[in-house]
Amino acid sequence: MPADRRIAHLDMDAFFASVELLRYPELRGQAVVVGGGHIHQPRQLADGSHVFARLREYVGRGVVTTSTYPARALGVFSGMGLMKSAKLAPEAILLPVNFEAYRYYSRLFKVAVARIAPRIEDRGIDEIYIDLSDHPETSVVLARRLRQAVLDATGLTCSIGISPNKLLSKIASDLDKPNGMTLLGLDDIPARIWPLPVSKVNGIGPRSVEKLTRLGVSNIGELAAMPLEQLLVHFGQSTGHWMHRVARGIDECPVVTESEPKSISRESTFERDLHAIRDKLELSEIFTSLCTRVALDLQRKGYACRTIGVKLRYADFHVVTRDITLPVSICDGKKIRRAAGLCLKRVPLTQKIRLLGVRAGGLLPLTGGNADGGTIQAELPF
DNA sequence: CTGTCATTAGTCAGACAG
DNA sequence: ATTACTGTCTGACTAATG
Repeated sequence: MPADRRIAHLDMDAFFASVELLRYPELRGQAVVVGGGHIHQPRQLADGSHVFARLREYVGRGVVTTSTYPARALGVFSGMGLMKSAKLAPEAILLPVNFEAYRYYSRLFKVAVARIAPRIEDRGIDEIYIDLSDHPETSVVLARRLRQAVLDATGLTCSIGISPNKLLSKIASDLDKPNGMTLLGLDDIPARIWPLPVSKVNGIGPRSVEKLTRLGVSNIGELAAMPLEQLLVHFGQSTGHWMHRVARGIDECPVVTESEPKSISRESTFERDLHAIRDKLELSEIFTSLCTRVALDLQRKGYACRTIGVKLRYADFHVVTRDITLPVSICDGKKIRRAAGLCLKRVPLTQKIRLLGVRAGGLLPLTGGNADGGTIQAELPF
């Protein structure tokens, strides 16, 4: 590994919503929200035009998965309940999530990047890190080439940050969005990084922000000014040392180009809260179906598991999990159902339930089997 | 024989991210 | 009638082992 690393972070702009705009170009410029549970596809009329659902018509428990920039301007962001967002933007268009299509465009943009720079770390469906250390071209040239390649392959824009490490590149890609690029060096840290809120650091979420705020820390510069001892007292050895380093822009984490999954899970929120006894049959069917789906996922990806766990979310949003590690690995639905049933016996059932989940951990690759890893060919999304 | 220490595995909750 | 789903990581605690 070279001493002077050059790492890019590439992030697709409003990815799910932008893919939907490829399919429905007439919605460009409008407030559009992607999300919800069981939403109907837009109805197509004889003249080829579409009838779209409006946010105000929505009834249910779904959340916003992504929104277009005009919708964000109205205060509608990812993770917000759809019932709540309907109050802010009743006339916004509501589209169902179409994961097939997103996976298709995800493959397209990653392949396009890989032809230019093959050392890629997958960070989910819409973003990647790229190790550019061994490339002779300047960062500006590389960033332009990458963005053009992604646009040519998908018709979609992305934003790129390039810096000596993943931490800074992730922050950088967000600084000029959408369709932007930001190059940062270590000497830019005081001027460009320290004024930013601590929440811009990947790994500092709402809870840590709240805790830091109470300690009088709101931006990254203030975090850098905190004595190490203070951070260790309030956040523990591991997190304390980590915060001390990230505030200085220090991050040696490598770009990881391959990794094995650690767990496979399925969960589902019910349309209404279910009672453990009164809705026993309904719950039992959902439970079995979750176990079956986990078993299918395991087979499809070529793994067996030794740990099975269940997850419940009660009506008051309180979550409990129980798991069990078996002496031997399993992979079929019947055995998963049996093990998950044992876990379920250990959870309190005094309250109504809104979510049930089943998880398989302790994964072991089934060598020699059809560890295909899923479909390689890109099927058409629409 | 008893107490202590280190290490590991297992379990559970919670934070975080995309 | 506000709050999805999938996955990773870490801290705290317990039990087992030597």
